[in-house]
Parts: sequence; structure tokens; C-alpha cells
Amino acid sequence: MSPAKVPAERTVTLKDVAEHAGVSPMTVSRALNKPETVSDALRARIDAAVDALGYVQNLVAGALASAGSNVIPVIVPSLSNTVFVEIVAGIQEVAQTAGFQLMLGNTEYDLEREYTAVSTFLGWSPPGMIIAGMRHLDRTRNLLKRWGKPVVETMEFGAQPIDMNVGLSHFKAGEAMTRHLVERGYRQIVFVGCRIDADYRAAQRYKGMDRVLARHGLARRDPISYTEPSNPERGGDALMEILDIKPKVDAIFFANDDLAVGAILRAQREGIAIPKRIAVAGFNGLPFASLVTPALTTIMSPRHEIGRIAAQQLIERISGRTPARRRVDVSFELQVREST
Amino acid sequence: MSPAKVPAERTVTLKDVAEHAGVSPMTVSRALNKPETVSDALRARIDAAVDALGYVQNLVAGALASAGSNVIPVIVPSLSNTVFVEIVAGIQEVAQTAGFQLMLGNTEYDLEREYTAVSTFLGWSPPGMIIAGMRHLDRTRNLLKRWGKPVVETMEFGAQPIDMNVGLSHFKAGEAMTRHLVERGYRQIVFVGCRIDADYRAAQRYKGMDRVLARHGLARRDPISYTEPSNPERGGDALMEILDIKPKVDAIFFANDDLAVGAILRAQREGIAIPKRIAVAGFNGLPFASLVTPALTTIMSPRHEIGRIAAQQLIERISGRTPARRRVDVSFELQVREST
DNA sequence: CTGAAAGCGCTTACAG
DNA sequence: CTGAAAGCGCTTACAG
Repeated sequence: MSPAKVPAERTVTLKDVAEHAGVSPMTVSRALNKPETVSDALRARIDAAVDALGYVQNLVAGALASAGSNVIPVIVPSLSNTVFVEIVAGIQEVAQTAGFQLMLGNTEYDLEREYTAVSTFLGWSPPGMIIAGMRHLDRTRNLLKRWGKPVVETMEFGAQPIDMNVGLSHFKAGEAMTRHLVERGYRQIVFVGCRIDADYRAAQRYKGMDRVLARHGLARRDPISYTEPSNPERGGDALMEILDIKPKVDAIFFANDDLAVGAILRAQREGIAIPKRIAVAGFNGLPFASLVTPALTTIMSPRHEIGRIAAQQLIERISGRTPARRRVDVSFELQVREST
Repeated sequence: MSPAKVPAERTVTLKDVAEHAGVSPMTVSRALNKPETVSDALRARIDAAVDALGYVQNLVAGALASAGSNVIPVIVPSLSNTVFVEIVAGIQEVAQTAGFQLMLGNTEYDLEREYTAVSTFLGWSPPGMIIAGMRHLDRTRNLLKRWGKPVVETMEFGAQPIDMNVGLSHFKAGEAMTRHLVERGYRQIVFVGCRIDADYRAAQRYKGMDRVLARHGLARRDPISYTEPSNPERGGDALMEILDIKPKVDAIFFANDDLAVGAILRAQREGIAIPKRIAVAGFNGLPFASLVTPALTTIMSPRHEIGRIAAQQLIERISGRTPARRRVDVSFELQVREST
């Protein structure tokens, strides 16, 4: 029952290291943080003292004294959706290499929770912040603007960022896919997603689709939005429902590949011919999308790259440099495969 | 080019709030941190001052003064693998609700980087730590033991944890799946994974398999381990290679569902009959596993639950209570479907 | 190149 | 219930 642990010892501080090495704390601080400002011999003596005492730098004290930490808060609406995780992974890659730590906030698509997360994180005196999306409470925007430090909004490319912005135009993505479907000869196209009210980026893709349909004088339908979160099974169900209730529909543009791949897997099982009976398109570019039969036509969104660029931009600004562009419109790629 | 920002103002501190409310800083601190110790009227006055000044508590200063923060470091070997992300999501869920923040470290399966992450994180005076896996450098184990605060090792259930442990027995999981395959009549079974040397949990599943094969006097093969990271396409390639080079093999136990689903999708495309020509089994329980044709036999690992329990155990201990069990062996579930 | 002083913004522990 | 003092462990800014 009793934890198998050595009792906690008194914390070893800079001062202890200094005494052990026979110098002042200030010198130790310098040797640790700017090794080049100190002679080799001294640095070696101090490193030895650090090892001997098992000294661990107190980052909290450092952050307070220098009025800033190297922790970058990253706020996402969900961790269940791979898309956000991949952005976080991209950020991590760059940030960790540059010596920054990531603090993770999850809002569950709740803008009030987003506000709480932002204001809490501000209390850690971070040098900057990365936040998913461009739709926030006015309070949140104002707080961040008044804060005055670098902020990157990711995911979508949009107008009037708080500060910097790295993402793609979901409107254009919707247009691109729809143009492809129209060229292929599909005339009765429907958009299917989950919780499109909250997933406003999906709504933007729908709007892009609607614009193209209107321009071609084709039938414009309201999007179909299910109330549960996106999951592959729901994609299959949606396919069957549409076939049953709206038999004239000849193509489905799904809000994401989870749904679209789910629809293809169901079609396989039910013996429904895709794209002959009905075409299926997705969005994101999941690994499985190219492996199902028929392979899924989709749009590759560069999540990892968005994360990396966001982190790079932020770190540029933290380091006092000015990135070439405040707003970065990352490109997407239409992958035409067998399902359309 | 010039950022659209309000210039940064002087930081609003506790003292400012105190002056504004006409009380001492100490009283404001109490009103904020232990609202119940202060009269309603006073609390209202202080809340008003906080709002008026836009005060944000400086958590760094608080952490230094009280020699502890509410930041919990979470260290994982990868963010590209859903399994770890789901554990992080489970931890988040519990931790964020309880008022803790997560700091995220990614080791990329590198034990040296793990040590660096651990020792850096210690500098944030966290109240505890969650780390994936039970295989660490001796230095890392010692550092954590000497630190003396609560630590949870997750993913696998194993002997001699640093402190607490929540996970499942991968050895038993390997045994369970192999027993199933043997019962079904498969006799020439091979284990296929990627980077099994680094993914020692996969190696444990292999050992469980080997044990069962030995007990039944069946052919025991070395595992096949590819050098690239796990991805669905590799699963398909592996299937084709085995069919070609080891035609007698009648069942493949893949190290994870990504590989196994990839194999099934390839079999579909190539017209290979599963399980008739060769059976396929996986591990993890991905959403797509039940949707492919044939549906994949796999083992459901409760990643989310592991994360939640790990966070609960940690927070129990942080709060000074003693969890009922220091080691939690979460159960897994064999899902027999069509592919075996 | 090295050090003594002051201070970062809180909370702990002690008084009243 | 409220406050004055001391201190958390560093770094900044200034001397030497």
C-alpha cells in the first residue's frame, strides 16, 4: 500500500548549485541559459555541480522573473477528430524542436469554454497562442487583442484575423469539389454532414458548393445535417436513407472522409454500385480513402502543414521577427479517384 | 503590415484589483481562490473590480508562491497513432473538468527525449505526471522516484511501476486472440507488425501468441516486422507478400487494426477470399474495423477509459487521497467477426 | 567575465 | 473575517 518511493528531499536550487561550484547564483544562471557567455572550464564545473546535486531548473521562477514562459497554449475544439490532432502534431513538431512546450486546451466546440481556456492560459504568461478557428466570442477576440502578443488562428483561411491566420478556404474547397462533380455530369448533388451548425467550416464548403450549383443552374438542396457527431457508420446510414428517400440524387458530397468512407463500405456490403448508381465524394484525405473500393474522390487538406506553418509563424513573431505574410492561405488538392 | 492590435498595457495585478476594491491584496487572493471564506458583498465588490480592470490571475506567480502548479504533464511516444491520442483525450476530459491543465510531450519513441521531457516538465512544479509505457531509461525512473510525487504509467499493465499503473496486459491480449485463432482451426499463424523492436507492446502480444502456439504444439514463427511506421497500405502489402512467399500461412495476426483493415481492403480489391484463403485479425478496435467486408476480428482496447482512469488516480493522489488500487489492469474484449 | 541588489506577482503563515 | 511581512527561485539591470 505504501508507495515505493524515496522521500521527497528539499528542493535543490540555483543557490545550492552556486555554492557547490563556488560561484554566485547569477553565474550559474548564465552558464545554464547562455553557455557561450561563460568560460569552458567554469561551465564544466557548473555542469558537474548540476549533475552532482540533481538540479532541475525551476521554470516557474524563471518565467515569473523574466515575465514570460516558453509555453505555447494550443486550443482546439475536439480531440476526437483526427483533423485537429494532426494540426497539434504539426505544431508540436516545430515547437518542441524550438524549445517550446505545448499546453493543450479542448473546448468541445463550446465558445464559452474557449473563452475560459484562453483567459486561463493567459495567466501562464505565454509568449503567444495558437487557436483553432476564426469564430470566437467577442470577449475572446477582445481579450486576445488587448493582450497584444502573437496569436495564430488556424484551420480556415478567413478575413480579419485577430492577428495571424493559417488555413485553407473551405468555400473554395467546396467549389472545387462541386465543379468536379458537375463536370463529371452529376446533376442532383446533395451535401451531407453532421452538426453543420457547429461545424461552420463544413457549412462554408456547402456554401461553395451552392454557389457552383447556382452558377450552373442546377438543383440546389439544403444540406442534410445529422445531429450526432461524425462517424463512419452514420455515413453508411445516410447513403441508405438518401437512396431510399431521395432516389433522384446522383451524387453525395460528404462533409468529411469518415462519413464518405463509411458510405463506401456500406455500399460494398449492400452491393450498391458506386459511382454508377450514386457518386460519393469526401473531404480531408484520410489514409483509408485511397484504399477502399471504389477509391474515394476527396480533397486533401494539409493539416500537418497547417500546424507546422502556424508554429513557425508564431515563433518568428515571438523571436521578434516579422513573418512575410500575416495570413497564409494553404492550398488543398482535389484527388479524383474512382468514386465519382 | 502593422499588426491590428491595441498596444499592450501595463499588467493588471492583484494589487491593482485590491486598490480598486479598497481592500488588501490578500483579501482579493482569498476571494478569488476560496470564495466561501469571504462575505457575499465583498466578493461581489471584488468580482466587479476584476471585471472593470480585466484582471487575469498570474498563474506563474501563484505556482511559485505555493510551490506547485495545476499543470499535469502528459508524455506520449507519438501523436500520429490514434491510440495515444485517445488516451490523451480521456485524460483531458477528467483533468480539465477537475481544473487541471495538460502539458503535452511527444518523445517520438525516443527514450532520451523522454528523459529530457520529464526533467523539463519537472521544472514546472507539477503536482503529478502521466507517462505512456513502462519502459524508460534508468535515469528517468530514478528522477521520477526521487521526485516523489504521483506518477501514472499508462498503456500496458506491468510489474514494478514507478508509482501507479493503468493499462492492459498485452501478453494476455496476444494469448486471447491466438486461442481464438487456434480454436477456429488455423494452424499456420504469423504475427505481422511494424517496428516491433520499438513497439514493445506489440512484442508482448507476440509473446502471448507464441506461448499459446507452443502450448498447442503448433508451428512457431518469428514475427514479421517492417521498418516503416504502421500504415494501412503496408498491411495490404504484407498480405500480398505473405500469400506469395509463405503460401502455407493460414492466418495473420496484425499488430494493429490499421494494418489489418489495410489488408482487408487490399484483399477486396485483389479478390482474395478472407477468411477462406487466409484469416486476418487485428488489435485496437478502430471504427472502420466493424465496417469493412469481411468485418475484422479484433481486440477492443479501452484507450479512452485508460486515460480517464489514469487521470482519476492521479488526481486522487494529488488531492491527498489514496486510490483503492495502485495498479489497474483494465480489461480488453475479443470481438469475433467475419475475418477469422 | 562575474556579482549584489531589487523585484517578478503571487501565497503561506502568522497576527490582530 | 482581514492584513503586513516574508519569501517562493529565479532574472533583469546595473556595477565593478
